[in-house]
Amino acid sequence: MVLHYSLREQVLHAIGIRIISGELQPGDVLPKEDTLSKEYGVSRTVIREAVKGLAARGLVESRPKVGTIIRPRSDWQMLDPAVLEWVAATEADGEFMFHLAEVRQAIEPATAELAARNAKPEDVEKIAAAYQQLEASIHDEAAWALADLAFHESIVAAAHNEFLAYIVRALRKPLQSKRRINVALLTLLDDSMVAEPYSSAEDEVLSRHREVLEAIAEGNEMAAGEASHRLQERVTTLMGQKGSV
Amino acid sequence: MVLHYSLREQVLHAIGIRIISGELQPGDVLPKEDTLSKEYGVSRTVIREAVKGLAARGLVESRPKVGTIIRPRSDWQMLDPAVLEWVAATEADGEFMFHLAEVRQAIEPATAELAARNAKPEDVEKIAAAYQQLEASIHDEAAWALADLAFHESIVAAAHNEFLAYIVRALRKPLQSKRRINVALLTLLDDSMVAEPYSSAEDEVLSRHREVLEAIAEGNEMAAGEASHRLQERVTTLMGQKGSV
DNA sequence: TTTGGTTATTCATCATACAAAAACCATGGT
DNA sequence: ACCATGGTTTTTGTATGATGAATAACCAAA
Repeated sequence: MVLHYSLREQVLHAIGIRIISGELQPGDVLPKEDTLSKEYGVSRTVIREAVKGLAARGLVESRPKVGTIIRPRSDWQMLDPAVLEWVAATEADGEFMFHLAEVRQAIEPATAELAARNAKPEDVEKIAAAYQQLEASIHDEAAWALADLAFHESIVAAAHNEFLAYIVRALRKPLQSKRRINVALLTLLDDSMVAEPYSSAEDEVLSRHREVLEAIAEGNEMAAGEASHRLQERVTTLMGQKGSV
Repeated sequence: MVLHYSLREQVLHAIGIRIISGELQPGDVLPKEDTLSKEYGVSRTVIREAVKGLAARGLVESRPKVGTIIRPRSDWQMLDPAVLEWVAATEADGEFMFHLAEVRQAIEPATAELAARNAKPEDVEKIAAAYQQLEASIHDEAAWALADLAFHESIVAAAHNEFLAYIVRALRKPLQSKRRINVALLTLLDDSMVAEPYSSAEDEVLSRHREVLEAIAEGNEMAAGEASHRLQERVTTLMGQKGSV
């Protein structure tokens, strides 16, 4: 299967990487449109539309006579999917994932708290349904991942705050690619190096999920936040045992 | 002074508003480029670059033959400055500010916690310096606003997490426009309707700031988070007394 | 040295043409 | 009647060349 990107997307990606990798630094000016046009072998139209894509993400700013300038890193739209991808691709160390995990650690408990405050009966029903799915698929890795997603998504929906929802979703994609790695490691190493039996660990994660559900159903904000925090801690610990990041 | 927007920006804004206001709904297709071109009286080039701006923000997706389709709200880049502006402009109720405030309530204490964990000596120095400014400008509204900004910004920097920093900065602009309104109300109504004397209220806010500073300097994460939370509560309460939102 | 106008450069916009992709439709076979 | 197939049409994608507008830099005059 060949994914085909438009010329515009290819150029956008190429220049985006050049900026985020640090090859082009804030304050620097991009080569002028005519030059880029020749450099990438595409029309000036394509260059312009690509640069507009960079501008929309806060990476650059164009002005007549002066050119297109790289904006300071503080102006970049760090949660934009494209920017995240470029940052992920150019960060050599594990800082990227680590920082994202820190944000999630702050956001998820807050989301659970809000869900406890704002959830309507039908919201709680959906969370409960997702939890049932979770219970049912405790030994089916693929089904578990799906149910886990549904569980967290239903909590986000119950919080009734689209900005929190946006942040959670923005974090999800890059973070779950890490999760896949960890699940793979988990499967590979099996129980041998794990302090506690795998199934009991899974059971514990499940009970953490239930605590979150119950706290939200009761409308107990503080308990929901704490339960969510413990759930995250548990998952992180399980992953940490395998030595990944 | 007349701020002049490029044609591209004007069209981008116009269509952006049409989408976010709900006039054009997810799943709908935008009129084709030729039509839009005539509709807005600009060249197809301008239309295309504007649509690319919408696409970069996750509002639409273009495909040959089928046209440009409005994407589901869950795909929108809600923290993008332009999107925030459009949402703010079209939300009739106060939900917008309220939801942003909820996010800040989650993010700021987390940022303070991280600052307590990660701050280097020079970071603490900067926070302390900003606090001194705050103390010095307790009766100068303009100076206070500036020092307050520096104080929070120095904490964000001390957290050493550019994603949290991004979120905090994204929230700042829309939220502080609200703050201006409240400061204005505060000044207008003076002390008459306020439960406690203005100056003592200011003193208390100042001491809340100091608590945050001290906790971070000590590297006490939990205390920093709680102090930051109390600080926010205090400010919110002060504003609430004036009956605004 | 300062001021004010001039020039040159770069992005902004326009108009037109053609290419590519994909939904649509008509046609022919089963 | 239905389905596969291939051409038709529509819409976005890309290319090109010309002109407009903004402004940084330069230069000349006071």
